[in-house]
Amino acid sequence: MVDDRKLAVLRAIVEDYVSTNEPVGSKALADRHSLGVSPATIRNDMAVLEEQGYIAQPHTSAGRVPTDKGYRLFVDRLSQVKPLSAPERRAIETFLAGAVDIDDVVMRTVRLLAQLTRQVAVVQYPTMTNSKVRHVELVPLSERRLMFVLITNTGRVEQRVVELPDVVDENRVAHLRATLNACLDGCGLAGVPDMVADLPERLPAEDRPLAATILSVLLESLVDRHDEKIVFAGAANLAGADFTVGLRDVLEALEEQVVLMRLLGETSDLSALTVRIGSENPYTGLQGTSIVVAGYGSGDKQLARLGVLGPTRMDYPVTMGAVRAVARYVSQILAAS
Amino acid sequence: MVDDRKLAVLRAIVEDYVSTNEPVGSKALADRHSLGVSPATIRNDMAVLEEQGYIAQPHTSAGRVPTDKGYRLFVDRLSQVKPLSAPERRAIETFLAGAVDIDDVVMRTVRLLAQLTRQVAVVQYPTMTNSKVRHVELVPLSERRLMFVLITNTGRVEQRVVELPDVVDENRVAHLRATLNACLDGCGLAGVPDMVADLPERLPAEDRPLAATILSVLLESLVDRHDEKIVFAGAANLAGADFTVGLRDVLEALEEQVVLMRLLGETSDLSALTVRIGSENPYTGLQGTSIVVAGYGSGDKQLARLGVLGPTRMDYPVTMGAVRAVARYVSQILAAS
DNA sequence: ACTTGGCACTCGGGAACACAGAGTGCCAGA
DNA sequence: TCTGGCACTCTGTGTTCCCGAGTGCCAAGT
Repeated sequence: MVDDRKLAVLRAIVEDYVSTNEPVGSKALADRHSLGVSPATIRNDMAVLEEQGYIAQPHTSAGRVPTDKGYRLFVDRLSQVKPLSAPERRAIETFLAGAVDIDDVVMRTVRLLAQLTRQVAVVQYPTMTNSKVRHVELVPLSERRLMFVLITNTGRVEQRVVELPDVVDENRVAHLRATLNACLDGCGLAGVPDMVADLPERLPAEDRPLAATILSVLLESLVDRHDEKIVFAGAANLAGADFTVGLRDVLEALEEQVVLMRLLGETSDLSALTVRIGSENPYTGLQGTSIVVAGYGSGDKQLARLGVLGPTRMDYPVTMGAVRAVARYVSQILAAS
Repeated sequence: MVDDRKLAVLRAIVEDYVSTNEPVGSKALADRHSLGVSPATIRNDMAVLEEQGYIAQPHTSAGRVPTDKGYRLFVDRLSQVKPLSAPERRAIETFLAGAVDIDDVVMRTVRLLAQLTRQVAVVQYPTMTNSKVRHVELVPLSERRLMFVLITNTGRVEQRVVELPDVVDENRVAHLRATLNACLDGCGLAGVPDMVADLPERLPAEDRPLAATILSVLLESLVDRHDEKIVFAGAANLAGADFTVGLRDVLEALEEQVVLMRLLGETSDLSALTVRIGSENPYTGLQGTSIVVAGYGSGDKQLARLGVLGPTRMDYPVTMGAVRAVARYVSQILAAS
């Protein structure tokens, strides 16, 4: 029952509503788009579309507004991801290329994405679970304290201060460091617990308490950060767009790691763009907002996700294009480093 | 010309306005506070206070509202910092004590402060300039790349990936690492450039290119981070308070490191609380907001600053109490680690 | 079987208006 | 110097009214 013209009408409604932020009526539609039919015909189509739940009117005798279902159809079947312009691509490339470390990469990425889309950008730190141990370092800080540093091949650094049970001398530490590195080098983080399980037994008895202490910290640091850090930027862009739902809720959600986590995390397909629209969203405070998410990572392994969050009334083709492009460039940068 | 009763009136106006967010009139004042005089008398006093610029009326025949100058007088002479309650103190202590590393300390601090004051909290990372080198680590990543890690006594870790001019073997790296550590251990960061200036000359000729490369990265990492990182939390709290100035400007300022830097940085006295009210503020986007800043750091050395930002119409005694308390506890935590 | 023009109907939003209430300034008296 | 009284001046709110955009339906045309 959805013939081509009705779809064209829906597309026109979405496009007009996105650009004007006002309910769009049949006459305006006939004027702005060359649909080749009269307003009356459009009215009939709109009545059908409304009955099917793709559009709605805020009140009787006002124009129509797309529903979440309408946006969904638009995204799935009526729109094409819009590639970025050449200057934009160049700007992204040079901006990201200047990053000095992983923190810098993430920070630049999130800012870039926020500025590009004029919305709120969200970036998840590369997951450690998929990465490998590059080096373990033990740095004595004082007699009874040392710093434990774990460096991964994604450039991530985990650090912990460890309180030691006894005074230990430098040599033992050096020995343990060598043993740890020999044991773990190149090992995937997921495999670390297995690799170190029998380590204390392979050491001389006097080293075991030290080893046990450090290992417990090591293991703890692995699970601790299993819930990954997420940063956002561009909150100022929310101030312009007026939300149906309070913007306080949105800001709260943004500062709640757990919510963000679920937002980014619950996407089945990592290699493609995921769009979640309004009420499709798991979190009640984020009705009225949509998110566009893409996975990124070096090679074909997806390390983490990034995306933007904005009002359901957003320009999906452009936003999706920006997210996809940024995800690709970040992947490149990470692969190169 | 400011006798005691007029000051009492001003204090009452500030307190009432802060709690009700509505211009306060003479009658309401006489009712709510036992000033022992009639509304008419209060009116006279208010006329004087207005003439002197401490209060203003939004429009003719409305109640009075404190001006920035009025808040200033209130903060300087009419209010006392309000200590936190015992439960609050305990909550702070246990919450901060759970931090595992410096990132965690900062994150917990900023969230705590935001929740405590129900406003936007801002925390500057501990300055490296005042801290000392604890350890330098060079970790080979591949044949022509190594990771350079600098650990300070404040628990801060700086990392950079260094591209090497030639293939270098492990031994040279180890030697250079030892030399660097011998040279820099315990050295204040400010003194690092001097200490390493003649280092290449003291090395065998074949090590010099390597050393030069690494040193340039080392020096760069020092100046790079001289503008310190600042984080904030509690943006959602802005949504409640309605600003005279657009909240978009405030959000923008919060995401602009440079602005935050100046906001926290331009305080003369580090050991006491600094309050900057409304127009005293350097940044035009932040008219209508006040900030309360305190320095923190281990021992008597101030490492950095933290504070909260909110509408000029804030509860200064409580806010100041919270900021001061948190600054102290963070200092303790840092001193202990 | 669609499409189209016409037409009556509906509702939201803005303008005009009146009004109550809170607050002020001033003055005369204690 | 303080106080009560009084006239005045605002803002905010509620009411009413009207315009216009937009709709739904119907009958006529292709």
